[in-house]
Amino acid sequence: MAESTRERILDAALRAYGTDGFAATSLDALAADLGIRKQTILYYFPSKHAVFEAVVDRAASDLVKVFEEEAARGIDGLDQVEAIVKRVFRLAVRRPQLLGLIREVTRPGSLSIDRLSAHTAPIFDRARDFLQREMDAGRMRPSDPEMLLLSLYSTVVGVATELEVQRAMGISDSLRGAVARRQELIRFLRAALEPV
Amino acid sequence: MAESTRERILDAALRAYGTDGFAATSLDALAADLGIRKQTILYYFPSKHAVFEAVVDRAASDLVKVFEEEAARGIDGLDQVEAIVKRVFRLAVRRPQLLGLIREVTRPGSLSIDRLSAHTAPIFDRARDFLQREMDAGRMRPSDPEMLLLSLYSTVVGVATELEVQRAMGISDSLRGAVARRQELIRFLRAALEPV
DNA sequence: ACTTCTCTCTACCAATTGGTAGAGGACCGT
DNA sequence: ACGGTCCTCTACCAATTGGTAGAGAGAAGT
Repeated sequence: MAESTRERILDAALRAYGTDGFAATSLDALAADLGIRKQTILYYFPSKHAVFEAVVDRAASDLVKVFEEEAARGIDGLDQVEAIVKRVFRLAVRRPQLLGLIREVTRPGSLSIDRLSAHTAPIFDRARDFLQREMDAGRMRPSDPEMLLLSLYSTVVGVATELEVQRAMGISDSLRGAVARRQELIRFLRAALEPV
Repeated sequence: MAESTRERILDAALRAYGTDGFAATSLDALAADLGIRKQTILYYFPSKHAVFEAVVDRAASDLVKVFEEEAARGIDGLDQVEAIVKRVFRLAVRRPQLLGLIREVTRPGSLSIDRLSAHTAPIFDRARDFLQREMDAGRMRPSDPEMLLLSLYSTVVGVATELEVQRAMGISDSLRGAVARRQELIRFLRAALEPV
């Protein structure tokens, strides 16, 4: 069976919101992209903002699922970090708008930030505990795990999503470029995290 | 003398565009914030987008000036990196919307990215050369300077601007929090960059 | 007194915005 | 054949959007 209308709307909305942003994407534009009328969108969702929230919910579960799967494998130390970074990167290459949406939600003026946090809080907690454990075990350079987590988050999301900055720096944005970026990022993170 | 109307418009526009974004800020809202009519704004700037470009230009020069000043002092190695990070952080604390605007311009769907690059390209080049020089001199872990620059950029801008993510992680966003964040960031970067 | 220039305003506009009301078709079980 | 539910549509709306035209106030120069 073909994809349901509701799913198609969410797909198109993720693309649009993750690229141009929420405010810059009208319901009419979204509908035109799908070849339907905006009233059809408003049949499935009570308002424009409700579409956004549904997109955020779905994107958040997708991300959380990736983390859960990777954490379930129970790898140790920097290999665990590397495995997660690789998966986030794969996600970012396949669906760049997904992390773009996260950036949209986490902007200062945004609503729905609480909606996202509700999903991600558990994995943040788990990540913090993981870092603390690894430090205690001497497999990672000791530091404040919360701050370290923030640095890791910023670095990974930035390198994965800042395509325009890369263009401005003259870095290739081909698939091969993405692999090179990932490799360099992992080396960077390993150097930052390795115990002395 | 009081600040000119034109400057006041640019100030308010930076605040609004850097927080809520370009699309989400109407000329009417901007004018209301200033206690004037939007036609006054359109007297100084031919269009809404022209306001944005002027804001980008000013923000870019401010940023470039910071780098020029810091680079002119000719410090070596990681101390130079630390000095620049500190200054960027000071800027981010005093005028958070400035880096917020950069994030807005560098989003995938954005126009005006070329306008920003035109300003920043020289300092990117200089930064790349600096990293290369330091690596050659053995004062920095060798790696691809372009990729390293991207990692550095992502980490610094992320840690400085992702206030909502920090809130979601439960990190304090007080001034003291900013200092702690900066310290941890610098330790993180030093660890990542130090030669083996 | 005169014009000229600078600035901010009122008045207005066509287009687009998110959203409502409700018609009508397709498919369902009865 | 019939009522009901699901879905997509046309028609419409008030509010807001970016932008135009031009009036009028004030200061400055002549």
